[in-house]
Amino acid sequence: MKKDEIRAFFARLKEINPEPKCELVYTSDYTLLVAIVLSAQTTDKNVNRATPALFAVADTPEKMVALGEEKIKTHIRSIGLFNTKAKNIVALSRDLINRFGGKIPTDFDALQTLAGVGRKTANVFLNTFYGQPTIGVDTHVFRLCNRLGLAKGKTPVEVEENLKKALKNAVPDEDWKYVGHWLVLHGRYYCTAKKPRCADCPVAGLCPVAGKA
DNA sequence: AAAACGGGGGC
DNA sequence: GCCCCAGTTTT
Repeated sequence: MKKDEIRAFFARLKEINPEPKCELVYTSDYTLLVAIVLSAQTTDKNVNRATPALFAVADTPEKMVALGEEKIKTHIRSIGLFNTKAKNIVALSRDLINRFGGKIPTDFDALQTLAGVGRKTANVFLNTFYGQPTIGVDTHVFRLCNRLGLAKGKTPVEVEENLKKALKNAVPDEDWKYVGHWLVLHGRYYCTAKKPRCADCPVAGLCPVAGKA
């Protein structure tokens, strides 16, 4: 896509949804990070069903470690991948206490040293909590960008980097904190993996594969 | 590069 | 019943 097409694309998404918010329930940087870790390979709705009760009991690293892996499992069992996630949350919380004074690091690389936090999670956290100019590339964003020709790449990392280049100077700075959500929501509701809803898609006119994906 | 983790929702 | 879900870690 050309720069003016990219501008038109995001302008249209903005028209539909001016200020999309992170749909995960959180009350602090810590609960946001935990919620994102829990959201791997599941949906926001699934995560939100479990986290309010969990965070009511443990909304800090100290309380989470005190709660313990087994109790955490009883809260998050319905989310899926719960054994791994319970273990990761405890390890992550312990690590925050031991290595970061109980505070969440704001450094991209430091974040990724925490259990259960990979590139995508670190990007989404920094973009959502601090509005930093970065995009977490998940399966929705990856599929959408490749189909649309917005930023092609064989791997999510390639798409992420091509996307940042494509968006530079094409999207106003104040919209950076929304573009990730715009892309994810559009991928989820219109540019779905199977049977994309091209007939209803607000930006089908800009898409090279509209109607034939 | 591929496998493992995993319950819930969509079709 | 089968496939996918705001992925990360281990093999």
